[in-house]
Amino acid sequence: MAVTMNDVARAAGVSLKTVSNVINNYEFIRPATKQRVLDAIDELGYETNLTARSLRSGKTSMLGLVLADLSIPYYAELASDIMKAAWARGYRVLVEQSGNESEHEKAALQGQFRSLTDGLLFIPLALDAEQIISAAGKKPLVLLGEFVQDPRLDMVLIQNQEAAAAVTTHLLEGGRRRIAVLGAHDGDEAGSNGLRLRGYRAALAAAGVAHDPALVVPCDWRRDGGADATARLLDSGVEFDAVFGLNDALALGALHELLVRGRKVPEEIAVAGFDDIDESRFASPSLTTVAPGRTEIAERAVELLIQRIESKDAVATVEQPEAAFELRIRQSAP
Amino acid sequence: MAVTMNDVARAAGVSLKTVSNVINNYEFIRPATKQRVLDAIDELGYETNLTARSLRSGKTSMLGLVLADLSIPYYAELASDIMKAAWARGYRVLVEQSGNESEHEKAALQGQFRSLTDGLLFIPLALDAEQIISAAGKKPLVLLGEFVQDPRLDMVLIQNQEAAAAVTTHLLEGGRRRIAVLGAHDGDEAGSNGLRLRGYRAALAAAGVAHDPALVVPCDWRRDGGADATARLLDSGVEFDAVFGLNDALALGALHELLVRGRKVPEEIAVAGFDDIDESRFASPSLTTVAPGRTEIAERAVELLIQRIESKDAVATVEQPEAAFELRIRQSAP
DNA sequence: GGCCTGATCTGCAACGATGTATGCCAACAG
DNA sequence: CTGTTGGCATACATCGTTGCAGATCAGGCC
Repeated sequence: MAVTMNDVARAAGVSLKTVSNVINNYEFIRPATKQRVLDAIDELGYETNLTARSLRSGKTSMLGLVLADLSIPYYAELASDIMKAAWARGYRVLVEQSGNESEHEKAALQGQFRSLTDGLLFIPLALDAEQIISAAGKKPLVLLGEFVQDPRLDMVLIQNQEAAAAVTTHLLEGGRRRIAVLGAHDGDEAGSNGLRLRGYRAALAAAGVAHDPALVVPCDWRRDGGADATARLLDSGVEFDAVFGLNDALALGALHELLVRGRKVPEEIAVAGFDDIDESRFASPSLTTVAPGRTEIAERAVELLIQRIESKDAVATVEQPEAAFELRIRQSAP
Repeated sequence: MAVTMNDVARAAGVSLKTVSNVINNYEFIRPATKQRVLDAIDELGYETNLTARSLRSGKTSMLGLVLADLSIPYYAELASDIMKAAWARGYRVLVEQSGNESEHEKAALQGQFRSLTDGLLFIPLALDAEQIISAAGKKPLVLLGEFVQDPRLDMVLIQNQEAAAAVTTHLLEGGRRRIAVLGAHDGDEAGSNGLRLRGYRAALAAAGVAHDPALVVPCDWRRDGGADATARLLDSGVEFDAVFGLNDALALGALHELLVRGRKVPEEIAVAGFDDIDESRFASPSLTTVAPGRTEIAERAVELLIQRIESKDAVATVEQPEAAFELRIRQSAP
């Protein structure tokens, strides 16, 4: 059926191994021989069978990427960047959607899927560090998204706390004093939610503004979560003059709900988010948010994972690089 | 290093082939033997080496998906649906981003990448039918997105023309008479742009409204394309009371630009799109658009491709199923 | 008892590539 | 003229799995 090296070898009148050598750029091959082989490859339309190569070499040149769902813009954009970074380094990416369910996440960590990849990029949402460590195999693993934080695991960090503080400070400087937070429970300490909440509270404290737990509204990190939470907040009668969505989806949902209810943004209520997804630039009004350094995150994560894959020495100290953030001030909170 | 069938066989005291038989659910195995093998698998933590299986069986159980970029919401959402559909049928999806460049698209069709997949789902943007046919190998191929249409190729169609006509008719019924179209040249005949434009013109004709070429503005199918085109339109002084973006990104970009310029939507100018991406529901005002049946498209495409992969008979008549659309009337054009 | 049938299990070869070891030959030194 | 070196090519084993073709054995039947 398919053309194999053997066919090429026969056509070129050389041994199979010589064809292999040509393909792998082995140094000592007579130009004439090489040309003959290349011609034969061209003529027969030979293509390397990557499956066979993988079996022989033990490497697949594929990275696994486990995330909740590509329909979530931040993940889609991150996935896009990750794929570009991986591609540039000669790796492909096999995406697996966990749907934010621990069973799926566990399956992705352990499952057969893994034997197809040389290593895994994982954005955990449902599993905690213990579970990840016990479920993970021996293959390289780099975490993203920091719902999980643990000194034993390689991961790429973002400046959740500092960035959230920067957003909050910006809102405070705009004269806002009653800043609602969407997407956390008031007690949250860990994970992106906890860290961002902590940044928020730190900024309030620094400005000498009292923290009101009633302004912290837990909800799903999705557009409708943000919309619902905002609706509840409005209905509850709690006063607020700004909304900080712990991610852009929440902020955009909030923005939508506020406008539907006839509130003026930013005049009455300012809105800010976190993630700087593309959509936020084109919202109306455009959304003030934090760019967490998505491209840098993708680059670092891919680089770190590939380094782990390609380095021989099994024992390496854990690395946790941190990406730089940037505040993007737009219309929703000028 | 890794545990192989051989290790399991030794541990269970059976032949390697029996282990293989157990794993593949071969019928005639004594329950006791089966149990012993399963226990050994469990104990040793054996996992099938999918690479070896692929080499032996000639199947990878992976589908390739070639699209421009995951950061484009419609593609991300479609990819998500495709992955779910494929997953449900025991296939994984390997995504390749073409960046809308013909070289990349060609490479994806021909490249080594292909040897990793059993078949390809392809959303062509740069290549035409001729190029696709000549570049494609022998592996099953199903097209999506219909920038290309050709009776020789399997593809999943959407009702571009009918849906665009429905949108236009809706705008006309809302009393609009000067409907600008973003994302096409007035002469376009083929592709999504041409078909949608044709639907637009058909609806105008049916309502007895004259077509003004000045209202048709070509631009990139992206948010900033829509924003720029709208800006140009406004600056040119051409009168219009509605904007039909040939996809949602264009419409959202237009919406943004209109609001920035202080135009009231929908009072002064109505806006409608095409795709029904998630974002459109939460835009402010929410966007009237057409849902092209994304989930159905994904399901059909995956099903068709897998059918091609698994059917023995090479010669099958070309199939071009068509997904049903639905008009979603929201605030931007009530 | 010998033969047949069907359940159960086994061994060998093969998928297509690459690593290792080695062979061959020309050129060159002694 | 022989021995050595180094460029170039080859044969063979191997990666982990599955298809194919048996081998083995118990029970049923004449």
